[in-house]
Amino acid sequence: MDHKNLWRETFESRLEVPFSRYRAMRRLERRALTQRDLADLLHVDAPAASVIVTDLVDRGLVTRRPHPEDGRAKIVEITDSGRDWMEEVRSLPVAVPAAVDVLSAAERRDLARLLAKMRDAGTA
Amino acid sequence: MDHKNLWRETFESRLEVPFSRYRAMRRLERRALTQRDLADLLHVDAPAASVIVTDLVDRGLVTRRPHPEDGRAKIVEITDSGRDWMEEVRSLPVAVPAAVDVLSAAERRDLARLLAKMRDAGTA
DNA sequence: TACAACGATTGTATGAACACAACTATATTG
DNA sequence: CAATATAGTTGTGTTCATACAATCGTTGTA
Repeated sequence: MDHKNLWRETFESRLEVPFSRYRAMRRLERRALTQRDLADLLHVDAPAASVIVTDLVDRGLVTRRPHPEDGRAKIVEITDSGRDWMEEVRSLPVAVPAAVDVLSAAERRDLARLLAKMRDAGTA
Repeated sequence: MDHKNLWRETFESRLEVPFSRYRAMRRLERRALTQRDLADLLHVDAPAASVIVTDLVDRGLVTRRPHPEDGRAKIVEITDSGRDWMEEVRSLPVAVPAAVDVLSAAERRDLARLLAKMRDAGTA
């Protein structure tokens, strides 16, 4: 956010991939989606989703194929490379925000637990 | 996040002020700074800081005056309007991320406490 | 079957956040 | 004092995230 948060910053500078692509990948690793559904989940319009998907296809992270029942729609699905890439992204060491220093070890554990719980439940 | 995170989004759409301006204001409400110091704190270069400060001056949120001892430097200080604006910004209702729903009431309280502790200690 | 709605694509435009270069004016220092 | 470093300004350019318009082909419907 810009600014950009630490994670996003780590991300773009280290992976050379715009953050919007990662947002899309997070959705796609859960399940294959039409571009329309992807657009809705990302809260962007269809053109934006189209651009993102084209980019991800070019990077080999997803495939785009016709929808078997609806000739207008395309199905976007993550590839093995895409899953590997997500692994890699997740393994990036991220700087811990300095603010965490004010917490005790126990508090830090609590915080980690709460955040993990939200993350794991997350549709987000 | 960006997307933009919820806070930032609320921010730019509701306040009509770029997020970078708010980042600068957060520093300036603590103490008056030279533009050089502001630039360093924000991790941007001098030109960027100059543009931000000019904008904040135009909005009446800060003043820029010559440094009494260093003829090159300018001191940027928050105005009363600036403080009022920060109040207003802070009073904006921000949508709670859906992920919080998975926490119990007690966990939510814990989370709030930990976050508040970090915020209040924060240089950030 | 005509026509409206919908999915996707391409093109255009805007705003934000930067970085860098070039320049002015002032400080500092050998 | 001359050379160099520093603070700030202005201008230019880039990248990313968006939105909107126009268009094409497919679907669903009156």
